[in-house]
Amino acid sequence: MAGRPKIFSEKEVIDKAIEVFWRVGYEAASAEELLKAMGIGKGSFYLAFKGGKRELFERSLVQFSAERLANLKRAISVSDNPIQLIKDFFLSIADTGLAKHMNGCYLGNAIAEMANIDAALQNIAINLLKEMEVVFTSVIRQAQDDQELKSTEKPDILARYLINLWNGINISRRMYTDKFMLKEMISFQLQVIK
Amino acid sequence: MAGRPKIFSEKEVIDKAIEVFWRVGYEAASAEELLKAMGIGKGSFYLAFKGGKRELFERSLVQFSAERLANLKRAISVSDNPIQLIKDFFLSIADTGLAKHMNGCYLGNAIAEMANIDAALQNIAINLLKEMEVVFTSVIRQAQDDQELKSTEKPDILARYLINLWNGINISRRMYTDKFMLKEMISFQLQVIK
DNA sequence: TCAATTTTGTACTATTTGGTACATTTTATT
DNA sequence: AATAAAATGTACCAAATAGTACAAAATTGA
Repeated sequence: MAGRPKIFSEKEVIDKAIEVFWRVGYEAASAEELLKAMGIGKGSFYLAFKGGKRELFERSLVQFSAERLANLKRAISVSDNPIQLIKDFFLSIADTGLAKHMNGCYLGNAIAEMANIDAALQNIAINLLKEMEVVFTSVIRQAQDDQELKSTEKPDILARYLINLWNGINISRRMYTDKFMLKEMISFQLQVIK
Repeated sequence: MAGRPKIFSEKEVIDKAIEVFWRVGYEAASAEELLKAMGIGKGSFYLAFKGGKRELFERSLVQFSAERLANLKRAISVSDNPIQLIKDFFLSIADTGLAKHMNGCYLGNAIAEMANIDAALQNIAINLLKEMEVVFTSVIRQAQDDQELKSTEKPDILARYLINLWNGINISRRMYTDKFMLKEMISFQLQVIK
């Protein structure tokens, strides 16, 4: 043990890499751009990420979704109206800026880009997004149990509806950047969850 | 005039190129793979497509959507129930094979991949997909005029709902490849168009 | 038939790619 | 202070990249 200490935190440099991958995608992200954004040299990088760019991307998918999912679960756990929280979560997409619109969903982008390129990586992204579906399912089931939801539709159907809405919005928001139009579209879709 | 004749049809080689771009995306499609699929050499290619890979992709977007859109319009024009035709159009997605699921939407993929990479190319894809929205809008408006639609929601809202459904499904179908589940999801979403 | 025109195939090139090798630096332990 | 361990920075590399140059081939029209 002992030895020269790392000058960087792996978590932090992965966050920097996420910014690049999210913006341009996996293939278009060059090692040069990634290293520059991460602020470390090749020696350090290939020591910490033996699998190179692919390992970096894989770990970025996991770290990204773990963080977001934890935030969502925390917000739900302290909310007195989790259904409304989820609705607001969707509606708030309309209020973000153009850059965010263009980035879309980190996992959805990976699911699209990795299809027919790297099935293992695609599967990781798929399973991470399905974790969001699980959260939706349980919130919906709970709300139905508490008779706070009119819809008697099965929770898993409604949850997949929300996932499909999520996937759609993250493409559509790149077509329709008008805030008002986006909000109108999202709230129209959310009428199903009533 | 005169001169040695082309041994290929530009339309046909673009169709071959579409197969490659659709499967792996723009960045991941190498010139080598494209030329092999198109069945022509570099000399012929760079003479016919002076803009190289980028021009090929741009023309492929236009050719692809022109063809699909013409098919859709023709089917609508000869249908005695255009709304049902559109519903079936969506539902039939569930019946396609795994490879088709993985490919997603040619335009949607371009909208996602070209964001922050090539705004001009992305815009072309966006405007082509909006042509589909225009078709949906007019079919819905006509159906409302004919009182064949219960919903009194504005046609453009409903059309954008369908575009968002389309965008969503083309990501979701890569997550949920089960035919039954997909059909269930799509028909649930189509209840809005009633 | 021959000249003009256009396409084709191949050889080549300059650049960029992700990745490796390794000497140097920096630390903890003894 | 010496040594072992680990991280770093740089120089390097082989492969793949998109694209170009150009001579040869195939056609039409004079």
